[in-house]
Amino acid sequence: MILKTQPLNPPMSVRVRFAPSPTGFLHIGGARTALFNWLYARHTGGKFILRIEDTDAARNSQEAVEVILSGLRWLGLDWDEGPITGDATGPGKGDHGPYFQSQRKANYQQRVEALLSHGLAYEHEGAIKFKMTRDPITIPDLVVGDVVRPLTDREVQDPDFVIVRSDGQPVFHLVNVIDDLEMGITHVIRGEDHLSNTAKHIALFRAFGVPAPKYAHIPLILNQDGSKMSKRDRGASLATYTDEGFLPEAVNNYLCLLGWSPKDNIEKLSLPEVVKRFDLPQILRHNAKFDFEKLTWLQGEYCRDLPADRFYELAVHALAKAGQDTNALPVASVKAALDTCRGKIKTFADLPAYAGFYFRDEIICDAEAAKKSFVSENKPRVEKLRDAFSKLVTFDAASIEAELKTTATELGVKVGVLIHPTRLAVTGHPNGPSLYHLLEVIGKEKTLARIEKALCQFR
RNA sequence: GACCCUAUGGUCUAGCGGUUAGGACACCUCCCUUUCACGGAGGUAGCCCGGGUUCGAUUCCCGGUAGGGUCGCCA
Repeated sequence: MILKTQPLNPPMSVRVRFAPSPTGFLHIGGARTALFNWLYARHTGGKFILRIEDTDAARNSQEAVEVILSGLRWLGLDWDEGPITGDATGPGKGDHGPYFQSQRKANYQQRVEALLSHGLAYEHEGAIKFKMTRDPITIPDLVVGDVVRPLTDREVQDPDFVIVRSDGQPVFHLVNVIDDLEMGITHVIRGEDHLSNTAKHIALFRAFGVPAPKYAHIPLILNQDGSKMSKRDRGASLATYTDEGFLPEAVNNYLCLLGWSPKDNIEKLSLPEVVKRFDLPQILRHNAKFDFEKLTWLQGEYCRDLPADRFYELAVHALAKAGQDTNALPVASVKAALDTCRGKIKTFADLPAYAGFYFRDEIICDAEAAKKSFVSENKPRVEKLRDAFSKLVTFDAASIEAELKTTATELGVKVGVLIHPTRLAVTGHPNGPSLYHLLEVIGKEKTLARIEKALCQFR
């Protein structure tokens, strides 16, 4: 019989961090890095820590930090330790703070003194350089495997690197390592662009006499053409998605599918579902190109599933943002109008164009469609439909449908012959919500007025 | 220039020596239908190249090529 044995030491509890530099925007790749860190923390029951790398005082601001905080909050990636506001001197949560590098100067100074006094660093023309090993360093990586990183030809010329600038400012490699060390970070999950630099970090950890954390370098997100996504590229900023009416669940879901796979042919899965399945070793090693089309598809999926109240809320917000006032109409009418759009639009940014005809009286008909629908032979047909509608006592979808079909039969034409010009007259567009239902919402009076007005445009 | 990582349809991916190479997005066709969207049924399209190893390579090894990354007193 095999005895079940307890491990000698309980597994140490996972502490991961997302350490962005406040540049004024949250890169979509950064968002995914944050997401993967968060997923790993939640999967393992560990802690997710947010640390702000604001060492470059010149280009950092409280606003820039807020962009990151609000971006993470929008995605629903809550952190267990870190800042509460963008104020570097403000309150934070967690007992490993401060969580702004700008507030950790003393820590760095102390560590540099230690390095200096042990002869592991030295002053050089006012700056302080770290004595880097000349030997290749093996980076054990949970995603990539063991990576042996020898010095490059340029590094061989001068292997030591600056850790404190001549103006007294410590540089990234130093502070990053010190913070990870002092914050007890167990796993560093970050973009693959840091892989080569990791040798420096490991050397620093050795100098401080502590084991380095485990590393997991995740592949990068590239543009469609394979180039690196930089600030200017479409979709590079998380703001693109918040501004264009995307749902955080869609963005999260899509981001999960870049470099990670649930492996059983499902594409759509919730974050809690991913938390259950997520792990580091199964992360892919190759970069992924960002596919806006697939994100949009997922967005459509989530949008269709939205509960009514959330749909109304987001819809009204999107309309207001586009300058369309929904307050002029009774709440019930607004809801009725929006109900005809549910399941039809993919992003809320589409809504103002799709449903705008409900909220303004000026209808400008699509010229292309008018050429097809507003033709002379249709004029008497639409006139007959107008007359039939005007006699309707109950102007609801069922009655409208019945009346339109009756009229079509009397005219000996297919319903589409009446539907297309009517839709165009009332909405201005060749497509949109169900005609019968949208007419009910618009109401008899406005419907007739719009048809009347369109009749003048027939030729 | 040196070093590191990577390589399955246009895109995201499953696959871990023997498969008709599976799924999703996109695209095309048809069906449903008041348009669009949804849904349903089909379809086009893939293992970067060359050597090995093996009875047998998409899968393992080496080389090449291509893409990405790093070598800063940026982060």
